[in-house]
Amino acid sequence: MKNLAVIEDCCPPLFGTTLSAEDAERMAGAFRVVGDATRLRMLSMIATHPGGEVCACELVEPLGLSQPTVSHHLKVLFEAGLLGRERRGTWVFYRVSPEPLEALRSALVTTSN
Amino acid sequence: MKNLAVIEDCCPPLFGTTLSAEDAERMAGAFRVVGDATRLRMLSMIATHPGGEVCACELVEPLGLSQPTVSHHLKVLFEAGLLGRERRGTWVFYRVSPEPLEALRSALVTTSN
DNA sequence: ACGATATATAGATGCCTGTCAATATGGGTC
DNA sequence: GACCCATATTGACAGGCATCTATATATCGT
Repeated sequence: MKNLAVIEDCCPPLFGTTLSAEDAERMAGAFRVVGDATRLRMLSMIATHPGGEVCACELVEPLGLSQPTVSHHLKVLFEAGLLGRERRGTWVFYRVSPEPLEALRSALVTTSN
Repeated sequence: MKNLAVIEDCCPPLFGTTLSAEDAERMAGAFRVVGDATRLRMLSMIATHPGGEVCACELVEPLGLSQPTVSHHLKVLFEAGLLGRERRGTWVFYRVSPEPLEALRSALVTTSN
């Protein structure tokens, strides 16, 4: 993805002051990461999985997509900071990092204070 | 935009249960609406404007885009429910609707309860 | 070292969407 | 009605991205 934002340091509140073009682009990039149904399903599947982590191989079949496509989306999520990654033997396990999601939430706060 | 979600009734919490493909697509559509820098700048400009509303004509020049492009984005935001619209004479005034943004925020809640 | 399995990368393809110029529509004034 | 202005729509085009197949890389057993 182009202009992939590392979400952690992306997101001043939308309504604090008028967003600069650069801030807007960074923030938009962050929302684009969660603007894909497959990636949302992945996040949901990983977060609700017992133990909070999932092997990449366990995602391919339930998603009904090819292994490279799944790998691609995992990479996007990982590089955005939304997923943590740990290799154990041949397998790679992913888990959700809550902080960047909270950063996204705070960017959408509408109350003016 | 394809699969434009009306944000209000789009967004079950990501981490409640595993998202269905349909819910995921609806939710992704909602996030795609705010996954564009121009639209984010528009929201920000409208929300921070004195009086909380802005005439469409006031957006064209500061955004540096053509009038049809601005009109297009206003339509996307309006149809998603993020903007309210009121015609006064020749002019159309837009203001931000906070509720759908709150709905988006709640979809990203990570705490499990 | 070799084979088997899991994961990642490369390259190609098709759809989606942001943008514009041109035009249409709507509302006000004379 | 005729004209003017703001806004919306249409049609075209280009770039981005999700997806696939094919291939490469990594790790573990034997």
